[in-house]
Amino acid sequence: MSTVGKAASLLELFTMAEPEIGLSELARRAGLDKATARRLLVALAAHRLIEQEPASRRYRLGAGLSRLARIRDANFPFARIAAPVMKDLAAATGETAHLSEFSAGALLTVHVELSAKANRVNVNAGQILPLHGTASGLAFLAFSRSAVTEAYLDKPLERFTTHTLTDRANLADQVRLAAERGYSRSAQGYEDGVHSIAAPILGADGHALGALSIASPLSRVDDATAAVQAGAVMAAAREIAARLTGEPLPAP
Amino acid sequence: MSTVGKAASLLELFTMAEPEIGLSELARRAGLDKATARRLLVALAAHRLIEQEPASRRYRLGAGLSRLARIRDANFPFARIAAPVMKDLAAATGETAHLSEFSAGALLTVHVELSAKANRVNVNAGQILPLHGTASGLAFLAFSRSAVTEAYLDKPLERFTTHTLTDRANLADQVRLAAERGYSRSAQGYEDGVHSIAAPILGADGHALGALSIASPLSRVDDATAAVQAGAVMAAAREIAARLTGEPLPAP
DNA sequence: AAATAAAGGTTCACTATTTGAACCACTATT
DNA sequence: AATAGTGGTTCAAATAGTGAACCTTTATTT
Repeated sequence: MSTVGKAASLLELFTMAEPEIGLSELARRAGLDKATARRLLVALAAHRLIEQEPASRRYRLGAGLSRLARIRDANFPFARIAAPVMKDLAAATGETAHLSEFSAGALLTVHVELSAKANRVNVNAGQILPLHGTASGLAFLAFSRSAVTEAYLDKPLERFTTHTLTDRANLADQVRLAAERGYSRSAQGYEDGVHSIAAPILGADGHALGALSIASPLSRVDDATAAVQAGAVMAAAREIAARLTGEPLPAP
Repeated sequence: MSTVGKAASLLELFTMAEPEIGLSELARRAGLDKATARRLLVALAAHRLIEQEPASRRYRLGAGLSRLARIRDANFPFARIAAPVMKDLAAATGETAHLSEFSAGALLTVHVELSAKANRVNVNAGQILPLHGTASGLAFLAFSRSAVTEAYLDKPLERFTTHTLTDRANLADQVRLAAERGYSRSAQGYEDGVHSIAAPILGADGHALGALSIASPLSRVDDATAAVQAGAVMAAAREIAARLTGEPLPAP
């Protein structure tokens, strides 16, 4: 492994549960010699990626990481990180993929990858989606903090089509089902002739930040294609979440 | 320079203004060969510290940084980072140093380093300080967002001693003076017999997160010692801010 | 449409950086 | 006072890093 890789591995040893670690322990866990580990730590410390508690001499993650993360987070929002994954999803399913972010009580569409087919569902970036009546909304509600979900369920629910879920009990059932399955399904709840399957995008705390959805003309979807779409949309949503929150890569 | 140092230097080339950079440009600015720069970038990317935009092939900071910064920020609050600097400050001035953080409209004392002298000012961690009437509060107001400062000035101001500033115009003058000087001074505004000099702790956006203060028995302070304390408290406050926000170290 | 200049990326002989066993100095148990 | 654990240092040996020269692609200029 490269020296840089070893140094990065040292950083990855720190966790929420164990945010300070001594030299010997670090070397042992990283599988490095103590001298090597120390040299790497000193190099990292010179750039504030690591700092050492003066009293205990233990090491911890440095303030430089906060600074760099600020730069990243300010410049690479949701939509930009998700776009390449969504392009693949739209290509693989042949249908329109759209991503939405929770904001002020509703979902805001932040990115769309249109299907290549002539007969397709069109969604515009910037469009506001209600939490009931869209698959995206159901997926989001199913993985929100329960306080948020319940507050929403208690409000009156507007009807958009003859299929819109406006009954609290029915909606709660659908939310429960989505929470169980990991994805939601909705047909014509917001617009006639449109079928959608959606999965939540989960933040670092396990709650939904938004949702990813595949929208198809109703005529093109049966239960078998819906199952395929559900698998694809969940995998893509997990991938986007991983790219956002930076879960460490599985060992090679 | 060590390989790890070179890799860290690459990370430091990314800024708010320029969050994506191409390979040649990175190599040029870091003073590295293109082949070397790329090898380092690939190693960093393997740990999500860097990622590459598939379309433009330009590089940017990776999601792993967000994750590591979350771990750090969750575990090392203000008080812990500031403690060593405050210990030095208390030792150098011979007076009690206390640190406060803005929270819910007032300053909350989060750490105290007591003077070694028998005759000293005692402050307790957890103590709530009003924004008017303490040097810490003045320093904080002087470097808050103007909306916050003005909202506070418009509220009625409680009197604690005969010296408390309760007049809006007087208080506004003191705040303006503190903003000019970079530090604030207050005698007996909150407790009789206590003199304080404070400086703001500035966050990454340039606004105050809290304040650092030196409190002395009034009898021990004249203008000359106050000037010395002002210099020391401003330097310490800057040092704490740097340790919190991770400004890059000056080149060696 | 051909020519130029810049980009990203790759190769491989050379060499400088990294490595780790053995070493202190110190502290807490036994 | 003996033992076993820290954190930290040294230097000959070995490995990992380097960079000039190369290729391919893309954008700009003539």
